[in-house]
Amino acid sequence: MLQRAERLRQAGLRVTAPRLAILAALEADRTHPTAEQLFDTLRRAHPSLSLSTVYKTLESFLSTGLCRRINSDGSLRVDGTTHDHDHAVCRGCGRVFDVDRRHAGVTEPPAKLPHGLAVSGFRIEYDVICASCRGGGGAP
Amino acid sequence: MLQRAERLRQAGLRVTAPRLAILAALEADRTHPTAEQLFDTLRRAHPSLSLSTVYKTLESFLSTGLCRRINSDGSLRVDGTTHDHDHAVCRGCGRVFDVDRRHAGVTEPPAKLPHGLAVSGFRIEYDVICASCRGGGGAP
DNA sequence: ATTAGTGCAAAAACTTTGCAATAGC
DNA sequence: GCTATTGCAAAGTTTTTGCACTAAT
Repeated sequence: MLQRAERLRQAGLRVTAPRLAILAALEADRTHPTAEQLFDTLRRAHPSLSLSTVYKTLESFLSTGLCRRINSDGSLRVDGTTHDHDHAVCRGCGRVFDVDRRHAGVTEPPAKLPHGLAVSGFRIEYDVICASCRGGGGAP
Repeated sequence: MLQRAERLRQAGLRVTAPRLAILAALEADRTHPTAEQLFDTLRRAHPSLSLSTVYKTLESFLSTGLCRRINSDGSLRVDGTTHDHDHAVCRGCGRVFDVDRRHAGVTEPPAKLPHGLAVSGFRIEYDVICASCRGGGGAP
């Protein structure tokens, strides 16, 4: 894995403290946090960080491929892991779990789809009920 | 296909003018509209309809399975077709296209995933570039 | 020196809520 | 008649924007 500063440079972004912090948080936090959750986590160590910067930074990460967007609900949730994997969204509590791609039964998408759609990638979202929601409990 | 009124009754919902109108609009509009787009379409024929009612109605349709939620961006987008199919999201213009499930190469999800996740369904989202975006053009 | 990036505050966009009036059952 | 649903207006949430300041190259 490249150094974080180097990953930012390769993406054409300047290396700044907020970006390094957000990149580190995304690596450490595998719960697919929202912008606000990231902000709350980071503000302790970076009191001057603003939510606006988190949004702007995530936007630049998204557009340069440094992270992926997850759309399990209406909020901006991001996933710092860019390798192929899928997501399972619990219909009970809304939590998002990572699922290894090899559970999918497919590895390659069709290169083309009807209507002249050129495919560059795909992802699968599973509807699940997680163990704690099934076991009588509700949201965590 | 059942009559719309009957579908509402089967879902345990009262049959009202706004609901019939929204259900009809969802059948006719295969562009995966947002709540606001539906509202704009419907207000011509139903001047008294309010956006709030559209939201409330979509919520009731979603929770009774009369439509599905699509999360291609931050807005509430719905899909009136509930049979198994997937979506292709154009990275250029953001439009969402329907993709028949048989293009996927899988038909059944694994019944279980690690961490005790019980799977009830899945869907695939393809990253695509549509014909008009590829042909030099940008957003429509 | 240049210009991208930050942080603040204000605005915009989107969604939900409370409630009185209305309409379905 | 009882109760779900509607429509309005108001509030809540989330995201974007403008701009002066700061810091990376």
